[in-house]
Amino acid sequence: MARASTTSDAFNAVAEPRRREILSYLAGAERPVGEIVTALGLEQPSVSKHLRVLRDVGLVRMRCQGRQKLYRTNAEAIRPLHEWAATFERYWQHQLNRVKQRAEAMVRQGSSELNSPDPNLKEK
Amino acid sequence: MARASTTSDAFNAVAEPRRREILSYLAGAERPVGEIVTALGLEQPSVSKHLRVLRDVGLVRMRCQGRQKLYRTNAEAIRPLHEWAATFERYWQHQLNRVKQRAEAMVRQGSSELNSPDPNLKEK
DNA sequence: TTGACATATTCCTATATGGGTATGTAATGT
DNA sequence: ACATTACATACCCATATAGGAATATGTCAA
Repeated sequence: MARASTTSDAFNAVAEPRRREILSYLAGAERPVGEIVTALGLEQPSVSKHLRVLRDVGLVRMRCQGRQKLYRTNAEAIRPLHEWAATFERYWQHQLNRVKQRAEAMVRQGSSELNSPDPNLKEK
Repeated sequence: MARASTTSDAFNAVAEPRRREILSYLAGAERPVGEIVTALGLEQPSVSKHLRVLRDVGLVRMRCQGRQKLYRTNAEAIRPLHEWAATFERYWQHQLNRVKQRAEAMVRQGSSELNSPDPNLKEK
C-alpha cells in the first residue's frame, strides 16, 4: 500500500506546509484565489490543487462571487486535531515536572552532575 | 516533487493512523516492541518501521534493556502540533457564536427559516 | 558454540503524491 | 461575438511511501 490519500482526513491534509499556510491565511477572512497566490508566492494551479484537497476534507469553505471564488478556513474542522493533541497534554506536563524537579534537586545538592554536561546551567 | 517525507516533521509523521495509535499506546509508559505488536495487531516489521519514523522526528524515545528495546512517547514533540491547532481556537468559537446567534434570532422572530442561508445577510 | 528470542533492515511493488506546463471553463467587459 | 479575467483540471514525472516476505543484527541461555 502507498501512503494514505491527503484527502482521507484533516491529519493528512495539514501534513503539507503550504496547506497550513493557506489555512492560516484564510482563517480570519474569506479571500479570492488570486490573493492567496500573490500573498504566498505560489503558482496558481498549485494553490487551486491545495484548495481542492482542503475542501475535500472540509478544512475550507468556498463561495462564488462573480468570476472569483472566495475561500475561507473552516476552523471547526481543525478541532479534532487540536483535541487529539490535547490528550497528550498531561504527559508533557509530567515531563516538565520531572525535568524541573531534577534540576531543583541538583541545585539543592550543589552538585554539578554530568548527565547534561552544560556548565551554563543558569536555571533561574 | 513528491510528498514530503514522513520524517520531515511531526505533522507528516502523525498523518498515519497507525502511528497515532502507537503514540497513544506509548503515552503513559514505556513498552517493548512485542507488546505493541500484540496490542495493536500489526506485523512486527511494520511496527519497527513506524517506530523508526516516530523516532526520527523525536516523537518517541528508546531505551535498551537486555534484548528488548523499550519505547515511550515523547509528548513534548506533540506540543507544536497542539499549539498550531490552538491558533484557530478563536475562529471556531466565532463560528459557534454565529450559529448560536442565528438560531436565537430565528426563535425570537418565530420564523422557521430553512436552509436558505441568504448570502447577503449582513455578517458583522 | 549453538540455538532461541527480540528487533531492525532490505527488497519488492502498487499507489499517491506535488510541482510545472498546458489547456479547459465560466463570468465579465466592450 | 470576442477578448479578458479568474480558476480548475489534465498531463507528465520524480519521489516517497506502507505492506508483505525474507533476511540481518543483537542479546541471552545452555
